[in-house]
Amino acid sequence: MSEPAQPHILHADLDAFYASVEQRDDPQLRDRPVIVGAGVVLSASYQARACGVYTPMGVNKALQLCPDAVIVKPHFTAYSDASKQVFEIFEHTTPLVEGLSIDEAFLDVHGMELLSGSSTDIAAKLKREVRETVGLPITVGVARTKHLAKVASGVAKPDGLLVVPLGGELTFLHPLPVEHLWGVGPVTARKLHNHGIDRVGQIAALEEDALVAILGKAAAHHLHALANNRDPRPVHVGRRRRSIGSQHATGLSRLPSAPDELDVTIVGLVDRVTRRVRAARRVGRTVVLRMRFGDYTRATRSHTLAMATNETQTILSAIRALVTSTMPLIRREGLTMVGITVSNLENDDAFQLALPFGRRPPRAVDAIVDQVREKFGASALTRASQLGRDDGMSVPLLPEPLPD
DNA sequence: TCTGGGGTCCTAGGACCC
DNA sequence: TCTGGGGTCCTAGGACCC
Repeated sequence: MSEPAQPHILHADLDAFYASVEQRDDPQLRDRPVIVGAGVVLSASYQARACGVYTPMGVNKALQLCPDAVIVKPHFTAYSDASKQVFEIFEHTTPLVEGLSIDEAFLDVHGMELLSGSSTDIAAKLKREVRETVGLPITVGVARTKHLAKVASGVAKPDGLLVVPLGGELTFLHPLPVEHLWGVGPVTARKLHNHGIDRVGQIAALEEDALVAILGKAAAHHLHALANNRDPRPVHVGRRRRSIGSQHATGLSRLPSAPDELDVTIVGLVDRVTRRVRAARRVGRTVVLRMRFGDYTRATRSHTLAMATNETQTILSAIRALVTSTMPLIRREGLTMVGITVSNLENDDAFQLALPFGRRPPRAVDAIVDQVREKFGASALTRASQLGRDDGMSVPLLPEPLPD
């Protein structure tokens, strides 16, 4: 592959996504400070950010800073619909799209000059299409590497387009505060500041070993490469999720720690998560119980099963065992959040049986079962029995595995 | 700055196996 | 019975992202 003559990676990022959708859907909210919140700020319009509001600030605090702000409850289906529309525009711009979240993606437009013009033209057209078709502002950064494209969009926000020309990359990158690097959060930034390092250029000028002493091996290696604009990661189409989870937080108040009351919450979470795992046609092997306590400390407990599953009962049993063994800690500290995650996800390659159970005489079901066993073997039936129906509860097709 | 809900990746120790 | 090295898996915690 030849070296591109122009930067070819786009990072496209919708501006203040949730708040922008609300402003689009309610003309009265336009040009006003808008806060999408449910206890905490999920998204703040740029008018609200001007008062110093950001996520995940408490809504009360945000109202103190910004008394004129309008608080809106989130409308997740509207956000999901808007996201789908925007991603359709992405896919129609180039087949090489890597989604990062509901509101941002990388696009690789390498080799599209003849068809679509320069990457700057493509980015401008993309912005226009998103604005005209979906009615939302979007910022696009264009650069030779994913990391730099992401940094560029961050600098250009809101409603911006910033192209980092080939050869001008370090001139753009090095004066920026270290916080602009993708992967530098509050903890890493503080460590760097403690050593007098405030700008990206200072990281780049450092020997990697000196950085290792401050940040540890992996983080140092990673950030040293990024600061020198070394980022070979390609735009990766079709990345799959590695975990699916759900959690429930109560703010300042405590969740009930009586086992059967807590169990109601647990059952609800397991039901929600296993439905999503089944809908994604995945199975997971590791279940994780996540907790946050009254003093904001956290803990996790996990268990890895012998076989990947998406069956509600199996995952519920594993989670209940984790809860039981953690009960002393839970009682002592008081829970303010509980969550569960299914990870180690694999494809669910068991085939699906569409059996309209209730309408068929048992003998007809038996006949189908016999056919399946003949064709695919008894183990296929065992797996099929673990698949859930859409209503969420598993169907015991057979009470137990058939003998071989 | 007092923290929602969804994720990713890395580290480090211990168990276990060869 | 003692000893060593290498590799993988599991668990728990932590930093970071939107």
